[in-house]
Amino acid sequence: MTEQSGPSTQQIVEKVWLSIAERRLRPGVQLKEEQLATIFNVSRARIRQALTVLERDGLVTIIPNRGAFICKPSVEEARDVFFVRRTVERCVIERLCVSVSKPNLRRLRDHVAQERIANAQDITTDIIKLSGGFHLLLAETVGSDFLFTTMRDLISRSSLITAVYRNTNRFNCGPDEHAEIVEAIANNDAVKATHLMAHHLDHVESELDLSEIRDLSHDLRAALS
Amino acid sequence: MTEQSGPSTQQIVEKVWLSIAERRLRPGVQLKEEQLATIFNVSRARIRQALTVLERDGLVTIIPNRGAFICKPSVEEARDVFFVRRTVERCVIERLCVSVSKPNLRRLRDHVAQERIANAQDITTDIIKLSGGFHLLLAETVGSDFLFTTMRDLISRSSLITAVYRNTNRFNCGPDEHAEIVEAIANNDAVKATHLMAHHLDHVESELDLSEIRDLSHDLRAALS
DNA sequence: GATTGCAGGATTGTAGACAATATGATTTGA
DNA sequence: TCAAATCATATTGTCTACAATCCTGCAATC
Repeated sequence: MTEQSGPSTQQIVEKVWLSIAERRLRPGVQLKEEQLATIFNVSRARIRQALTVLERDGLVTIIPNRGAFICKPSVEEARDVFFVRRTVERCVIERLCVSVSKPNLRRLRDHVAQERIANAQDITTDIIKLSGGFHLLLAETVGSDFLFTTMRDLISRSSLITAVYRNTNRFNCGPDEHAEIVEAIANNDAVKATHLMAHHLDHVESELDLSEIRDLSHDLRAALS
Repeated sequence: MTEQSGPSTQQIVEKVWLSIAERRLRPGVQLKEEQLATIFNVSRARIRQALTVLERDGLVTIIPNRGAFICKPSVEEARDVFFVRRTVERCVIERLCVSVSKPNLRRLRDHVAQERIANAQDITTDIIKLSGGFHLLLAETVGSDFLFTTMRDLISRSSLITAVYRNTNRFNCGPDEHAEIVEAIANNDAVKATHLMAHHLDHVESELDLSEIRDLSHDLRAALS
């Protein structure tokens, strides 16, 4: 009788986010509210909350009276996101190199270590989460709420862009380049750190195939399982 | 019988936003859903939508099972917002100086002209809207969606900060400094334009009184009328 | 006298039902 | 045969009622 109240809004968001990043949900697919409500075993109200969050993160577009669709970022939008990332991440690095506490340095190194483990064991889900999580952790370490939320928005959009335009099967936002950046920060070497980050972003962007989007699958239930 | 369906979500958001900017709603005040629903003559559902938007804009904090409260930005948060604004607005200016179209230049000059009118007639509501709107228009003119939304978030937070910490009664984000910036952009003088913007932001921030927050009034209905 | 426990009231969170709107197929006319 | 209008279906938008949670005031007890 006492039905489990189902996943929270945040859990739904993460599930959809991951499904998009893993390419199980393709751009252009409509996320119908009742369908999602059935899949997640929650009411439509909670689904609508999750969809508004996903819209804010730039992963879906909500068209009034039409519904929510997974975004198809254009090539221009993709380049724009990376352009802004260069500016913002540079700002983050510069502030970190001025002063980074020992505990924060430890957190960064621990994170890179986790990335190495996920890569070694080839667990795609963890690789995706941790890869974006590194950049997010950098922003969090700065201590600026605004930079953190901005980076969060950038990362979620980058994940979608990578899912759409990535050419290879490997995720090249690997732990090695991250590790170098952390060590440059540890040495308070702002020049080196910013160069490494710029190179890292160039590298990630260069892996993208900026041709047209392929078509989409419709098996919602399987993609979200 | 056919009750007018009341203001839209966006209209509610703008009304609350303006009430905060005009200091008729003080930080810490709880925005009770039913109360707002009565005032705006809409259902609680729409109020909840508006509150989530206001939370995203950084104007209210929603505590689960507790309610929505107008944010009290700390001095650190205030300085942080202005720090990020320096970076982002500089980025905006640099991109604009590289290439700004004639129609966009015209829009900027028109906007400044409107600011002059509002200032001459001393219409506080318009002054507040247009003052932030100038910076928003700059970002929009760049053509980057992400920069635009980022600037939007920064401006709304700045409005709250200004409302809380502003010392004088005049709004010093006046049209004169804006006009100078536009002309520097028109001349593609990136160095001058970025300097003017930096000075402008210094000016705005210097007008803030970073002492403690005074206490708050509770007259919701009067504040929102 | 201070603290803890316990109702009573108020507020938010959720679900389900109904209304409004858009889509797509079908039919009708030129 | 094609175009335009119409109706049926499906989906979203909104409202109302109910459930869960939290704060407030009071009283009892140590």
